[in-house]
Order: sequence, then structure tokens, then C-alpha cells
Amino acid sequence: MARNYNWKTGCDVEATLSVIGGRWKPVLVCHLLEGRKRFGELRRLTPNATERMITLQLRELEADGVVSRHVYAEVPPRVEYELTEFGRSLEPILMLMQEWGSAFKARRLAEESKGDQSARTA
Amino acid sequence: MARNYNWKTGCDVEATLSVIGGRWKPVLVCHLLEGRKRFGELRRLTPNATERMITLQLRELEADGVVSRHVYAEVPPRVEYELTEFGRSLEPILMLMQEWGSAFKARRLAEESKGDQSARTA
DNA sequence: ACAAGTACCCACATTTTTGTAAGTAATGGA
DNA sequence: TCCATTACTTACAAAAATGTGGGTACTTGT
Repeated sequence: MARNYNWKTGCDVEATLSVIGGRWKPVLVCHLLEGRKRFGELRRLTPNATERMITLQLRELEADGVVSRHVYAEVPPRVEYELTEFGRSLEPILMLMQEWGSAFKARRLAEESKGDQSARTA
Repeated sequence: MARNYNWKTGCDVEATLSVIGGRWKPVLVCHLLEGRKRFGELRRLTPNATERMITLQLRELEADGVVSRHVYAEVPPRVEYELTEFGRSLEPILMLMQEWGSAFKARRLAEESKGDQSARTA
């Protein structure tokens, strides 16, 4: 129930948000598009998120059938996360978000180096 | 600074979220893909959001250059919102989210009518 | 004997987000 | 004269999300 999005009464976009609307969900799913990864890898790939947040978001994604969790009975522990088929159906969206973000970043960085010496760190 | 997403240090997907990561932003942008709309229309189209939320989200979208705001000096007031060119560059993402959400809804509703008579209202 | 390593969990504090209710301005219509 | 209308704003309250710091288990390597 990420932020009480309501897929039933809301529009189609809201339905999508009910699945990937969480703070770090799109980022995690995106990383998992490259393949099964263990927890520590996801941590390294998502440095702006705390360990706790990653755990929580993965739990919700699991509950929604987007990722599956594979636990190995080893010490030290090893847990791997993988997109389900359902999760993989999100791939086109994430790919577009990645592309758009890449272009956005480039644009912003260009703007920054151009007109603006002062601190517009936002 | 919606939810302190950091487009600089984060991955490309996070950069995108820094623009449309807000609670109602994707929904609003999606509605605006159909064309310029006044505030009241957006309200009707987004019944799960409060008036206040719509205002706040629109303000952030405006600050990020995604929408433009047109105020008419009339009484009662009339204000229209419209995607900027930059905002329109988000169209492919929103369209995919809409499609995916539509399929998701259909799937969920089907599951519901099938196996499950009891109240799984989630 | 002891530290390192992994993937967590827990309690608690703080921050952020969201909702609620009320108020505003100026005009046209009853 | 008074009300309805529209797109807000503001203050306050409640709820949700997020961060912090600590702890755990069990084995391997030193």
C-alpha cells in the first residue's frame, strides 16, 4: 500500500504508481533489469538510499510480485533478488525513464557550466 | 526538491524521479497531455487528490519547467495549465505508464472476479 | 581468541508529506 | 442584497516516510 495509491478508483497512471510509486522502487527495478543481484550490490548501486530503505522497498516489491527473493543457507548470508516475469513487464517504462534522465542530466550540467558560475546546486 | 531526489549523484532513473517523482505529478502530467486544462478540470480528473495537493504539485512542476500557468484576470478566476515543450518530452514515459496501468488493472480485476469472492479490497 | 563478513531487524527520533477547515476577492445573477 | 462561483492561501493537525544507531547469527581466516 505504498502511499495509498488507489489502482481501483484512480486513473491508469495511478495504477502503475501503486506498484512502482515508492521512493526507490524504480531505481531498484532498473538495476535488476541487468539481472539477479544480491543485496550488497543493490546497496552499492543505490548509494543515496539507506540500507533500511532498500530493504523496505524490496519487501514491498516482493509483496507485489515484482521481485523474487532467493536466500542461500550460507554464512555469511547471501540473498539475491531477481525480477519476476511480471516485474520484467515494467522494463519499457524503466528504460525510458533511464534515457530521459540521462538526457536531463546532460542538459542540466550543460546549463550549469554555461551561464552560471554561482552556486545553483539545486 | 521533491523528496530530495538527487539528480546529480543518483543514477539516471533517479534524475527522472527528481522531476516526476511527486505523489501526483505523473497523473497530472498525463492529464495535461490531452491539452491545456484549467484547475477545476484537473481536480475532477484527479479525484483521489485533494485540492491542496494538486496545487502544490502543479507549483513544483511549474518550478521545474514542466508546466506553464496562465492566469486570466477574470472573476471568478480562471487559471489554465499547459505542458511546456520540456514537459511534453515526458510524453512517452507517461503513455507507457498509462498502458501498463491499464493492463495491470484489467489483470487485477480479472483475478478478483475469478478465484476470490471474499473481500480483498486492497 | 577474535575480528570480519552479510543481510538483515528493532526501537526511536525526526522530517516530510498529506489532510482539514477556514478564509479571500470580485462579479454576475436571483 | 445576498449567494454562488473559482482558484487559490494559510494555519494547524495527523499520518507516513525516512534516518540513526545498535544488535544478531554463524562461520571462516588469523
